[in-house]
Amino acid sequence: MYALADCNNFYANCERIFEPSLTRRPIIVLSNNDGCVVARSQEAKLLGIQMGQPVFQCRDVIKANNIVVRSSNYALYEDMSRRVINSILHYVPDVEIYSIDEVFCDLNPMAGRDLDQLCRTIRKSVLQWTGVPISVGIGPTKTLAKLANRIAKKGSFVDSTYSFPNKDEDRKSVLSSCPVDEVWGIGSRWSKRLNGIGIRTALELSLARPEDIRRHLNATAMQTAIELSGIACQGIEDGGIQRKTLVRSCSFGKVVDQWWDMSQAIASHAVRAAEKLRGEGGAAGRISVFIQTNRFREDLRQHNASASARLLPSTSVTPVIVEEALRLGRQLWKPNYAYKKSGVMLSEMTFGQVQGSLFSDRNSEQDVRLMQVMDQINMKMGSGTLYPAAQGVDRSSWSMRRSHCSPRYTTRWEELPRTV
DNA sequence: TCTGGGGTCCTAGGACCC
DNA sequence: TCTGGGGTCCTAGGACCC
Repeated sequence: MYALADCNNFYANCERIFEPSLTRRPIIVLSNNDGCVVARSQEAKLLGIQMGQPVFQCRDVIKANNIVVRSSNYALYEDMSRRVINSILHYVPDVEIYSIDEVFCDLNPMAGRDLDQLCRTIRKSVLQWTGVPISVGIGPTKTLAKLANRIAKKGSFVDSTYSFPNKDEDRKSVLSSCPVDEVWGIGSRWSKRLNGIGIRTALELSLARPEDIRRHLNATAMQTAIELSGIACQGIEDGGIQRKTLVRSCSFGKVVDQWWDMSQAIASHAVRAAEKLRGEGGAAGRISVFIQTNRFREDLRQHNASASARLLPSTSVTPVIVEEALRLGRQLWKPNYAYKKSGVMLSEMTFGQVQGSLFSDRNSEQDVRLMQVMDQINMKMGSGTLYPAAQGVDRSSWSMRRSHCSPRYTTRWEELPRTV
């Protein structure tokens, strides 16, 4: 048995915890650059604000309903996420952190216990210890736990916890009332294709011949269909899984048409990516850089390009990665285009021991020590205290807009919440 | 005027090998 | 008229997720 614990309207509720006056008010949280709506409180959902909607399209609704608008504050959300996970770990040791607001729990070691009761206790404790409300779905496979979670969120169940039924007729009735596009792993394209072959509900998908699903879609969809029928194909993936790619990218607050600005942005992405990778103990064997113009401006000339290069030896050393990123970026850059976005991707990772190189002219021991000092200073004094000059000092001409950001209540001393 | 960022997996097709 | 069989590796693109 598996449980999926999912935070309700996570970003919106994080904003509320430290600002109780926002309780019951409609809240939306915006993407980087304050561009799109990426999270909504229940009240905002009821007002018809859509996920992913560009914010300029709902200006009128926001104004008319006095909706609270926040820029995304990942320093806060990530720290709250960590607290929620730690609270769950208090009860269940085997978990898989699926996203910033979702955790799968392996309940198999708890066989024989009242799982419903256990999950309700977890829910209460998380709320009490962190202030974050969660919903819990329980099922014999991860796909069914996910579906149960969806039902828990919709209905009014005790402590927002719902267990997928055992009895065959109940099971069938739940599955038949679930449209196939609400199944985890079936998106809009695939649900259209499934509709085309007469499959409209989760029940119909669970009864289909697996080979047919594989033929019409692919092996992943086949697995989803099998999981719907109650046979588990995927277990809990513990923390041993190591990432394969790492991307840092951002669209610009203003149009960028000078290499000087673009180079600072690329260097900044490279710095952030390298820092993140070092934090995970990894090294990258390949780096890619991409630059893009604004795809929505059909009236402007478009230029989207990317380039990549091997890193030999694999590395997470900031100066090496910045230098290579700038070299690639310079190759891509063309004057007289209005650029909107750039990014750096690291891939072909190794973790632990890194293969050295006979031909490198860098002193790797010195590099490691330099990075340690830099990371320690930035950890202690705040990130960005020490940074390469290539990032630039005045970044106002390209950095993102964040006009409505709440304080980093839990990770900065000077931004602690105050009581009167 | 304004339109996010960060991931995973699978498949088909091309290039190459003997 | 007729043009093999079997394999690996890489990449781009498409689908999905939050």
